[in-house]
Amino acid sequence: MEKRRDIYQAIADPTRREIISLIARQSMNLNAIADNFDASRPAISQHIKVLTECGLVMIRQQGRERYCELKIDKLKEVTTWVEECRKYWNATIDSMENYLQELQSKNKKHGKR
Amino acid sequence: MEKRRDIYQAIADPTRREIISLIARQSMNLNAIADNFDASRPAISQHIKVLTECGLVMIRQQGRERYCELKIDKLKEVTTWVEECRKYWNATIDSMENYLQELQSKNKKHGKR
DNA sequence: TATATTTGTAAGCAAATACTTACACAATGG
DNA sequence: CCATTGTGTAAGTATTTGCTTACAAATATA
Repeated sequence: MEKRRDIYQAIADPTRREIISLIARQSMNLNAIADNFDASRPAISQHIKVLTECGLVMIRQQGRERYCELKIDKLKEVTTWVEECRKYWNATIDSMENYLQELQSKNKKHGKR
Repeated sequence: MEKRRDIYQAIADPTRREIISLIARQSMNLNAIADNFDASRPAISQHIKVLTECGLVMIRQQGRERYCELKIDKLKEVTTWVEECRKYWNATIDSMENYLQELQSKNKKHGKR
């Protein structure tokens, strides 16, 4: 569980998505979260670590408990990317025009390697 | 490169996100896509396979070329999930109320394992 | 103070991922 | 028909991932 730490990789795991859904409703401490899953407590702890490291979750220590708060705005990064794609997509006015562009590109060469 | 095939795992890889961005602008055949990356042609082919298998890309055969078309609506699944999370989040009226709910939950027990 | 609770983290491991090179094969074009 | 082009796929490999068990440490409580 090393290296890459971005939001996309964070939400790729179904367990982590469930954790996000859970703490979206209400901040919870680690054991309370782990109670909702079959995986061991350390496994959940590691998932929380991933979420924390990419800024999706913030820990608020309270005595010996650590409450996990979802930083919902971090998810905006994802929707922004999707909207960006959709914007480009819409720029190709309709599929017929799109088709014509392809015919044009067929006449171009691409040499690689 | 096996097993899990969902949209979240598909967009977790940065190269695949770039591919999606590319073909959002215009459908391209595989070699044209591969020209945009340092990775080998088979590597890109495998990425395309992942994208196809989760419904993000549709292949349109044209002679010996295979045009990759982005199925943009498939990305809606992601934004829907994010919006769902945000909805729950908004349900917790403000952070003070959220804080009080946590204090309550502290008094509940959870026993696991 | 002794004990229980809440959590982090290391070590070990099986599976998944992402690449590469090599080879196969169908469609095109001379 | 033969060489070229566009692409799929297998085999091999180094990393990354996700999980488990075991142990450490800090806070709370009887």
